[in-house]
Amino acid sequence: MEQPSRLAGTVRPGGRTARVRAAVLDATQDELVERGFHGLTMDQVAAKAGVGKTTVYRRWKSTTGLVADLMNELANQSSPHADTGDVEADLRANALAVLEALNDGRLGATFQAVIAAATCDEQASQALRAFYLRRIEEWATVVDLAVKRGELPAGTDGPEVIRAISAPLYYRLVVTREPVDHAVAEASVARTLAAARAGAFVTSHG
Amino acid sequence: MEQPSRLAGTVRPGGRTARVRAAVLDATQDELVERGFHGLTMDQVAAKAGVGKTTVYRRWKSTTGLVADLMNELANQSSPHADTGDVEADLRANALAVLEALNDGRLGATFQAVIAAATCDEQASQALRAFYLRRIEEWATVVDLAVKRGELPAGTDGPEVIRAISAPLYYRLVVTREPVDHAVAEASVARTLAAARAGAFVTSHG
DNA sequence: CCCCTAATGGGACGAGAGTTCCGTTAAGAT
DNA sequence: ATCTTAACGGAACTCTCGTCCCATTAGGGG
Repeated sequence: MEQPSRLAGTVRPGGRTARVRAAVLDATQDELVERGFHGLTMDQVAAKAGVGKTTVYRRWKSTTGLVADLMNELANQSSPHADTGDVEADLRANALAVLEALNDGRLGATFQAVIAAATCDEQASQALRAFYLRRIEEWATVVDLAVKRGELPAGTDGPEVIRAISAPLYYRLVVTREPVDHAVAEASVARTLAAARAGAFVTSHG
Repeated sequence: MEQPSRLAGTVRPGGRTARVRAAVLDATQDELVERGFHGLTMDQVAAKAGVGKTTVYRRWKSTTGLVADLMNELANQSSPHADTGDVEADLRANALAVLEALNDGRLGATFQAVIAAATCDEQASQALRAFYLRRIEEWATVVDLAVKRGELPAGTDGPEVIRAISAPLYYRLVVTREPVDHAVAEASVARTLAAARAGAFVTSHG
């Protein structure tokens, strides 16, 4: 009579349920690579995953639910920050990691799909924000260490520096739709570092 | 027997055809504000525009065609660059113009829709690229003038400076989904300018 | 002013997405 | 090992989207 208070798939997270989830999310990524978010359908995902489409609708509700869950899955795979003892090398490592992710067929397609889904779905939007805030926080550490070593001015805003590294890459990928290559990544590192050394990332207020 | 070599609506661009196009693009923007690109349907657009749905399908083919045409329409509305005689003021004017556009209900929704459409449609992708390359080129002039006045190092890459101003705003809007406010715009100007003055935007090769 | 035809619009049609019902399977507790 | 029931899967159904056909309307040249 009463609806279960928890979502389907959370009470018995054992073997079959986990296998189904893995198969569905995997099929979702395949479909995103082939057709993009706009061409993603619950039917096709179910077929490719070898799963009943009833199950997909029951557990994920909609295509935006699929990509949001996919993003949450990726968020759990941590990417630890570099620590070479040199800010420039650390920031370059970050830029190259982002570059590689964006140019990877599967990951790049997934990011673009979630970005597209987030423009009109709150669940996907939250998944996206959570993913990046976590990554930014993790990598901001390299800036704090650089400040401690005296490489950057005291009060330099770590998360903002990390955002500044990524921003030009994503801007080209998703807004101006220009190629995102090694040179773009290097330039971003050089410019961000120049600004940081000049104190442009120091939080002004007390 | 033979298909007309031009698209429908291009042979008689007179009164009715123009009225239909205006009504359809207007309805498209309304729908984008309300439902986002993912919720955009040809049917709804036709209904809201007070136009037969056959007409919408014939002239625009698909929802991505609608947003691509909308973007091309916006591209024709030029936004001339500022010229205050001071780079910082000029770049700030640019940042504030972008900020205002992104936070405007209709324009902001339209940009996000075209960005979403471009992730899986070549036509929308090209419309987006054309729009921004034109704007970037237009505003790059303020950097060239600044170089002539001696405010920035010779060889500073104008288009890259303009991209650097916008990138953090779009990055927050569309990737990390954080608020885009006045402070973000100001910070972007300050950081870009610091890097530019340090020569980080000088094209290195001969 | 009249004619030609580009362009529009209504309605019927087929395909595919999304929903519901109910029988079947297997996780996990005893 | 057995039992309970969470979770899955097949199949029928509905509804909306996208396409097609043909009658009607209105540019724009003569």
